[in-house]
Amino acid sequence: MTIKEVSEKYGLSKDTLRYYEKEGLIGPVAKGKNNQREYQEENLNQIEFIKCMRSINMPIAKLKTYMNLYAQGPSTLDSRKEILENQLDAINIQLDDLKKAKERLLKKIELYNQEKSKKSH
Amino acid sequence: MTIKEVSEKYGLSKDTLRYYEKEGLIGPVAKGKNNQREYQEENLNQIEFIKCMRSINMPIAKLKTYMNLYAQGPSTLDSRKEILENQLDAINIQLDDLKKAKERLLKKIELYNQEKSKKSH
DNA sequence: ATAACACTTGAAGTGTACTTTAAGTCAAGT
DNA sequence: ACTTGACTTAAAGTACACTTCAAGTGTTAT
Repeated sequence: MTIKEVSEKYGLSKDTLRYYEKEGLIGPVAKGKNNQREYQEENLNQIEFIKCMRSINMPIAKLKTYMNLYAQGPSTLDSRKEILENQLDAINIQLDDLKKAKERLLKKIELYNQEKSKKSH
Repeated sequence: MTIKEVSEKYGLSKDTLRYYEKEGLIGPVAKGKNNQREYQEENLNQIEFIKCMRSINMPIAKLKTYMNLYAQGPSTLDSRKEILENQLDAINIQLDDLKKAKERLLKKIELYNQEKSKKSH
């Protein structure tokens, strides 16, 4: 797959894909005849994982650490698991914040609706 | 309440409090004899709301818009409600992303555990 | 009274995550 | 032959949300 195809498939700009590779989040991606990137299955899996983790604001630096460990093979299983578990904690905190904020907004919107119905009567 | 007390109460640095005020997210806060800030009840309510919204990454610019409308009085009720409703949509998207990521991490961690138990047998 | 400390201001600096630019290579279309 | 378009690189630029700095004023403790 070319960078353009990957870009379109995952909704990441070509620049972002090259940036992720340079930072070591993916790749290195194999280059074809014209020195152009040819993304392989494994690259795509990594990209999907990264996209998912970035959607919840896992920092680039942590993903980088994780991917470096991954590249180092099975001896790093424990460290990798630890990173994932930490990330899970972060997710639970975020879920909590979101639920609190949602509650608050729903109440506030309810109040606005009451204000309005008052006016119209 | 002094800026120091507010800072400690809400876990926001004094600089951040002044920054929020400068950006128009709160205040203007009344100044006492020594040109020092004296936070009032309303300021505290605003700070709490802002803290909650910032915890879920509502952008400063949107909060600013919202707070400006608020300061303009009841004629802006509809616009304010719209902002809150948009923010609610954003929250639901984030909740979705988080749940997906959580699922994925739980599965991945499970796999790591399986790898480990394989090794130990 | 003279440090030590808390505050004030505006402006410059920082970290994160991209994004854009500049300068170049390569292949296809007219 | 030549332009158009997609790609390559490294480096500089941008946006956001603070954070730190520099320079100054005022209050409190010894």
